[in-house]
Amino acid sequence: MTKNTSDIIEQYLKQILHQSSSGMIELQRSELAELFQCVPSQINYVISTRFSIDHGYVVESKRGGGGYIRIRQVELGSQQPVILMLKVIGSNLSQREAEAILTRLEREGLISLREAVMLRAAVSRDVLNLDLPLRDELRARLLTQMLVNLLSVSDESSED
Amino acid sequence: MTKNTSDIIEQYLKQILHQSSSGMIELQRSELAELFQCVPSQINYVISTRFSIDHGYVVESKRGGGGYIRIRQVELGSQQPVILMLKVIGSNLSQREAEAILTRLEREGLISLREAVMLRAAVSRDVLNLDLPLRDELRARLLTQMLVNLLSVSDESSED
DNA sequence: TATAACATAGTCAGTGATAGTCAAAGTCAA
DNA sequence: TTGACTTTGACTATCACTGACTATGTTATA
Repeated sequence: MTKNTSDIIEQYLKQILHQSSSGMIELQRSELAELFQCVPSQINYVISTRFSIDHGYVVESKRGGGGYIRIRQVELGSQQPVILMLKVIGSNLSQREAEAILTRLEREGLISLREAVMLRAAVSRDVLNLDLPLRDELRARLLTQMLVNLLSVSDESSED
Repeated sequence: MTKNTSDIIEQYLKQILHQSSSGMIELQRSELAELFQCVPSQINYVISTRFSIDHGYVVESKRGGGGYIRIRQVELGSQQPVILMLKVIGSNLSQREAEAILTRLEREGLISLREAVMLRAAVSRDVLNLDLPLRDELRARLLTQMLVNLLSVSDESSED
């Protein structure tokens, strides 16, 4: 039952996140560190090990005066296929593989034509003109992060 | 939502700009500084970081007695936004500039929320983790190509 | 009219306030 | 003992804020 500090911080964050009506919490790193008597960087550790996208969380932050760390829980439900795609992508990705993924996402109606066109441009080797294997790594990061961020825009209509 | 002074000033200016029938506001730097209890030069900071031409604002000013700062919002319109954006982007682009452009395109309804979110991910320095100046060059190529392809697909209404 | 005095706004480099990274050291259970 | 996980802190990156100095107008005065 003796939990370590990271576990306790994790539990605390999940609790206040659960209580929050907006499904989002905003905190200050140093404040939280003070509260739990740890160094600020441990907050980063907790976030990266327990609040990753794999766990269903999206984390944003801002530095400087008035800075913050914002944690949001994203619903995976209907968009699950995208998550599966992310697993397929891994840490490096060829152009051919990328296009296969995009074709499939488009066919399944998970991305629009415009989005597909845009993503194809992003993964093309002409745009990403770095040497291998750097290029394939960058392509994987790019596609992953673009799709991950898409998850955080719940499938409501795409305009406000 | 602990906002800093610059965010508050930004919000204030956007509000009165939105309320203004002429689509233009005129203010006195020292007055505004007094209102928000900051030094006058912070007004310049707010303007340069949040009301740049990339953001779609034109700022004019006059010094001396009766001096002023005038802020106007300008629209890209639908004539040739792609061409205009390309000019703005150039061959290298900072993350800040990129985000300004995306904010503007979204505001003007030329890209959807979903598209904006993906584009923001693509231009983030975390995804594009190369050393400068390579990163800024890649960012420019990437955004250029994505926008060219995206904005060429004329049909904006791509609902899912 | 010329010019001095005054009234603005602009610039920039420095300081302060946050958050992020990374590798080394520590801890603990198998 | 070893390997995975946790904790730490020095160093870095980014954004916000400040104030001294500069530039450019207007107005009063000689």
